[in-house]
Formats: sequence, structure tokens, C-alpha cells
Amino acid sequence: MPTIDPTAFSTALLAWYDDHHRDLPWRVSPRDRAAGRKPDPYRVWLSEVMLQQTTVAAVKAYFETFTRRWPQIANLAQAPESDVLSAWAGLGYYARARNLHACARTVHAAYGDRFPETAAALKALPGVGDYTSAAIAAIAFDEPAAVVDGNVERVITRLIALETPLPRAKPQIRHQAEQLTPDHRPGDFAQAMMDLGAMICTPRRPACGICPVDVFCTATRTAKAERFPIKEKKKPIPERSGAAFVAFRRDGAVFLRQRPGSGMLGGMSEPPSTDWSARTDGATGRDAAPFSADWQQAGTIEHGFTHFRLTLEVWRADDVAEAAVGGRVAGWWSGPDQIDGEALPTVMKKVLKAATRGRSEASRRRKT
DNA sequence: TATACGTGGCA
DNA sequence: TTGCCAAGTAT
Repeated sequence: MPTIDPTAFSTALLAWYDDHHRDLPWRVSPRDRAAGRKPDPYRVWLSEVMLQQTTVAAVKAYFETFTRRWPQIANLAQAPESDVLSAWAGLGYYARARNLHACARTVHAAYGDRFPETAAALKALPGVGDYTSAAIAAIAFDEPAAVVDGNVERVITRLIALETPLPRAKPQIRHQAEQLTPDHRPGDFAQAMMDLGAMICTPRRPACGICPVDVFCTATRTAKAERFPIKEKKKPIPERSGAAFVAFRRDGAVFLRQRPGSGMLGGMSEPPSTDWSARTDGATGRDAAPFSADWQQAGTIEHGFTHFRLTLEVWRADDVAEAAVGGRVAGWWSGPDQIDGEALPTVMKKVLKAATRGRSEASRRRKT
């Protein structure tokens, strides 16, 4: 395996970063950083958690909303969990939001609103793992921690043309990352590796012709860089199905309930729904309704999750009286002014949209 | 070590 | 349309 000179590598990468870095809302530019401005650990942590498995484009608006509503960690710690979940709605991986809130409370109560400053201590916090602890330690506290995310995995497997498939290659990648991480500007180095992965060393059609570290790269010389990283084959994604029941009160309010606090969409809101079982034996039809009403078919929706595809029958009932629910289901009525503030995951927004479309069509038919 | 856990964009 | 991908963590 070819050896890379770490000093020469980080010098070349950081010089490129100084000129070509992305400006992002949670970042301190290398110029400001050199002038002594330190990143706010709260904003670094919040952005890193949001960015877990999530694109920069999707995160920007949420980061803006969160930092405006909760400017400091104490504000976030004092917020009800339901407020955090509803603000997170649409961003996905909702355990992140529950852990975010738990982490804020821990830092508030146990650390006096100050984040611990080492990767080892950060890693003990909820929702902070190998990657995030290293990123916060490097970016906010100048610890030369090896920051290994998907970008770094891609860059390093190409640098050394690593034929070992992921995830088996992770230990080798980590070792190489530790070799390359400099004591000087470790935070900028981590962000530079990610910018390189995002702008030059991209998953498809990498721009090797303008790469600032191409002289260190084996893949660009001996083969197509795009071959790397090599990955194990994925299993096929199964299908599941179920039914959702959207009850409208006469004033247009919708009946919602809260999902269990852990597991799929944990703690989020939904119209009452069946479990999601294998496609063949999914409980469907109006017999599965949570309470009696004049249930009408409102079509089906499809939604792709990470590990299964879901088809949901949508049922709708109009002019439902509160007495019809009769305490059979724990939940609440959400009026038109409240619905936008509910913690509705995207799949449930699709359900409500299908039901609302059916309701407005039925309403038009009644009028004509 | 393998699996559960969301969503939106792109080819 | 389908599959892959994007700054991972918890169990």
C-alpha cells in the first residue's frame, strides 16, 4: 500500500480549503478562525446531529428554525419534547430529535450549559457517537480527533484504492484517517475533507481533474476513482401495508394520537392507524377502524422507508362527533390553526393530504 | 456484527 | 420507476 505524507497532504488540502470552502450557517470561516473566532459548540453539535445521514440542503432551513427559536442550549433544554419533535418533523430519523433533547437536558443540568470538550466525554452524550464526538471535539475544541464520515470514507478508499468492501473496510479507513489528521487546524482539516467529498471527490463523476490532492491519490492514477468505495451488496427491501383512519370533526379538526415513544416514528403524531405488517396479511379495510364512523375510501399512499416500502389504505370520515371516539382512543382534535404545529412525519402528511383531497371532493359533491 | 431507523433528490 | 445516496447512532 502506498504511503501518504501526512504533512504534505494536510498542507495541500488546507490551502485548497482556505480558497474554496463552503460558507455554511453553522461554520466559522477559516479566515475568521485564524483570527481567533471560535465556533459555538452548541451550533456545531446541533448542525452535526442534523447532518447525520441528511443532506446540507435539507438541514439549512431546520438549523435556521432551531437556532432562532432556541438560541442557546438552555432554551432547548427547557422546551417540551413535543415542541422539539414538531420542529424536527420532516427531517427524519426521529430518534435524533429525542436524543437531541435528552442531550440538551444533560448538558444543561449536569454540565452547567457547557459541552464537555473531549471526544471521549462527548461520546457519552445521547445521540453523539464516534463521528459526531470527533467532529465537535475537532471543530469546536481543536482536538486532533479523526473525523470519519461517509465523505472521508469515500476520499480515503480512493486515496489508497482500497479493494476491501464497506463496512469491513472501516478499521483500515479509520487507521488511515488517524494517520492523516494533523495537530494543527484539525477542525478545518475535518471540514476540508468533507468539502472535498462534497464538491470534488463526489460519489458519481468525481472531478479528479481539479482535485487539490490528486498527487496523493492511487485511484485516480490506476483506475477509475468512481469504483470506490466498494460496498457489500444490499438486501432487497420488503413491502408492508396497513390502513390509516382520518376523522374530521364538523369544524375541520382532525383526530390525532401520539405514537409510542420509541421505535418507528417514535413520539410523533399520526391519525389512528393499524400496525404495518407483511403485504399479504396487512390488516386493512374499515373493519380495522379504531372507532365507529361513516368511513369512506380515500385512496392509498405509498412511502419508502430505509428498510421497507409501505402502502397505506387511507380512510376518511366526515362530521365525526367527539362522542364517537368516546375515549376508545387516546388522542386529540387538531384544528386547522394547529395542524401545522403538529409533529407529523412526512408519511402522515401524505395520509392527511389524501384524506383532505377526498373530503374536499365529497364536500363539493354535496353542494352540487 | 447486523439491523432498525426517514426523507428528498438525482440518474 | 427504481435504486442509490447524504456529515450515523443505538442496540
